[in-house]
Amino acid sequence: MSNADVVRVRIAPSPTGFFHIGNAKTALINWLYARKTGGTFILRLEDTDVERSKEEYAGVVFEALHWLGIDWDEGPGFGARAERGEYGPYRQSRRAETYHREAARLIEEGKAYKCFCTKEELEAAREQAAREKRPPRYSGKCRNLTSAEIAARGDAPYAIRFKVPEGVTEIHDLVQGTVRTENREFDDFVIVKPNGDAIFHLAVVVDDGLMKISHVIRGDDHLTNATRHVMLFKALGYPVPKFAHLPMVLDEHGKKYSKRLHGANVLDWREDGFLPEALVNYLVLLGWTPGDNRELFTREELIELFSLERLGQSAGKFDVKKLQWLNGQHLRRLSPEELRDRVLPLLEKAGLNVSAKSPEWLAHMAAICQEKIRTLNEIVDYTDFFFRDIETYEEKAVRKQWKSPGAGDRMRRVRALLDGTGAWTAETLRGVYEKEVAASGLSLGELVHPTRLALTGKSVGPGLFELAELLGKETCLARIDRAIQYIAKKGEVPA
RNA sequence: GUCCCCAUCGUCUAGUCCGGCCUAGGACACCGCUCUUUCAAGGCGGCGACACGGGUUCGAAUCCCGUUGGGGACGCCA
Repeated sequence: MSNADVVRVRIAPSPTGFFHIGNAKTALINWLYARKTGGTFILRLEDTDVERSKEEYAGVVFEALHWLGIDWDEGPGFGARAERGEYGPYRQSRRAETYHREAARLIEEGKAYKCFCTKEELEAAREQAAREKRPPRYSGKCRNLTSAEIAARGDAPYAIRFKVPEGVTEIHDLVQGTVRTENREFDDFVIVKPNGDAIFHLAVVVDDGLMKISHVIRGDDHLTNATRHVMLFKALGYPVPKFAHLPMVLDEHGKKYSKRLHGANVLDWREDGFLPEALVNYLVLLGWTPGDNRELFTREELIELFSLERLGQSAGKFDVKKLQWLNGQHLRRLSPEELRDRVLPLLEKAGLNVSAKSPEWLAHMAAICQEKIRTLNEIVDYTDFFFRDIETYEEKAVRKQWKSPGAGDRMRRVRALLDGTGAWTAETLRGVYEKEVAASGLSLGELVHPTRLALTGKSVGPGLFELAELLGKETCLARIDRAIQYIAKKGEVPA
């Protein structure tokens, strides 16, 4: 593989204490491409805006990426050593010198210039333009200052502006196709603030250039910026990387996915009991297909099948329903042990004492819920009765199962059946119930539902026989007794 | 306001590059039916789209132009 073929891709989030769902998609596509091609995936923190970047926020980025199962080869976040890779530092806040050096070089080469215009002047000009319905562009006032004029300013503060060259700039976007723009559509934009901080445009280009990024894969909100960036790449003498601008993730109404919306933060989905592999699967599907009709993928399959060519070019609305379905599918593919391990923290968080149960028992419990739940969080409602006594019975179910004449007798019959059951397994219990159905003329449901209510206090849950087996004979009988008392106390409606 | 990008069922999409195989396929959702101890899952079926208008062509979802709609950029934010 020649040097030109080496794939080096990156994501460059700004640590704001928040990892946006759109960032996650971008990260995923970059990562997939790197893993597919044997390339390098780089994490770089765009923390130049000191106001919004706090050190602990970097941890949020790491956490989100870890949760998604996206690992990076170069960048910060490698424990005590902090950074890994030969192109660091990987935080823009530590690259100020590099930006200054490159900006100075541009000035020397006549490709950038000092601008002494004040914030107020620029503000006024912008308002003026808005009033006259003109595009708000910098006038170029300081573009041709002579060295004498510059010297005359003394140590007045100045910004550095890029001198946009004449001509046309083309970008050959791998997703959007060729985009051709007249350079005159751009004004001379600022690349360094008067306080010395590099502006985003300079920083990304210098970083991407020096870090030898081969493909810039990012959201298509940067498509217009890409033209600016190409001009900068050329001015700085760096090879121009390939570009791929991905369509954005919109909310369910087709609007920009606002940070305020639940779900905008990747970790919201963890909170809601979704599996990272399901979210990953969903996010990839939002803008990519393998071409056949498959849509359920493991991480490995995704890497295997992924290609930049099959990326779509239109924005996609986020559809929670589909995510839920995918989540259910992935949930069912876990082993009982995996499911148990993922669900245990949730049970503990819900205040259930799981420590008394063996790992095997808990895996068994997970297994009988596996076909029933869609999200991890649902496990709590499906299993809480295993860990604590029943305090209340679901009201609606009580009306339906226990208010009819003969309900008490029926529960006494159930008690006798259970008491007489020898081998306490789901299978024998099922046999006992089926036999009773045949003998009594009742339907299975007429026996099962009241029993479920007595054992769990609810009308929904895992299969009755499976749950009864796990609950144990003793507990089951005690709960039936309690139900019989409950029914008696409330009084049956006489026939 | 200027420039840029996008446009197939409610949603995600296949098909578009290389026009005919498309009376437009799949999935989610929804609605029936079925299975069934609930829930869920499963099986079967149904509803449902080429944004609009012009061209080019024997023939257009596919190519061209325009309109409309959506998104983005135009910051001494990233």
